[in-house]
Amino acid sequence: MKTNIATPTWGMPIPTPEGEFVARYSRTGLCGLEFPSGSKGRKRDSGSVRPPAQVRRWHAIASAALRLALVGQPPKRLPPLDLFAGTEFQRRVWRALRKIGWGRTWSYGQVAEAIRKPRASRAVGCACGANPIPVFVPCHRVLAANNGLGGFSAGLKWKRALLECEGIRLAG
DNA sequence: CCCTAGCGGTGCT
DNA sequence: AGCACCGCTAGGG
Repeated sequence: MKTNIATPTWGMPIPTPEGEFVARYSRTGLCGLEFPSGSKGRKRDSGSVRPPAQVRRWHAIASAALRLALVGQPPKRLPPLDLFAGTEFQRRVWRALRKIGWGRTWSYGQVAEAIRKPRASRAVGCACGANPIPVFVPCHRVLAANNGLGGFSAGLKWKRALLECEGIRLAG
């Protein structure tokens, strides 16, 4: 069951060589990361008030971390992650994802085992798809069991790119 | 390669 | 309550 209520968020752009990401912040931390939208994304709130100092600090950390990740280096620091939006199951999956080390991969089934729901691999895939903070919550490190790539909500192109950043080579 | 059955969570009626 | 999705998996042609 979903527990939390909608909280106001700030959306702030992160320009990168790969395009402009958008980070979203709640009052407890980074709560979302959006990939560059093909059509000149303007999802950030351009007209709204200046975010509080703490949000700006988090954003500086997140921006640096993302840019590092995109050039193949593990981020040194992350802002606090607000992963509260989601069901109990999804939160368990997202927490497990954060234990997958840089440059490593698990299968959906292994994630299912890690959260002690060994037969829920398919549901794990759905929870990965609902991950609000891709890259930092590394759902891209989860692959299908038979050397398959699995899916990726932002498109498999991005999944491949992120894996390549980490030096992960895919079978076939 | 293909197909099938079984699976668990989620979001609709 | 029921039902139709799914970023899955194992097993069998």
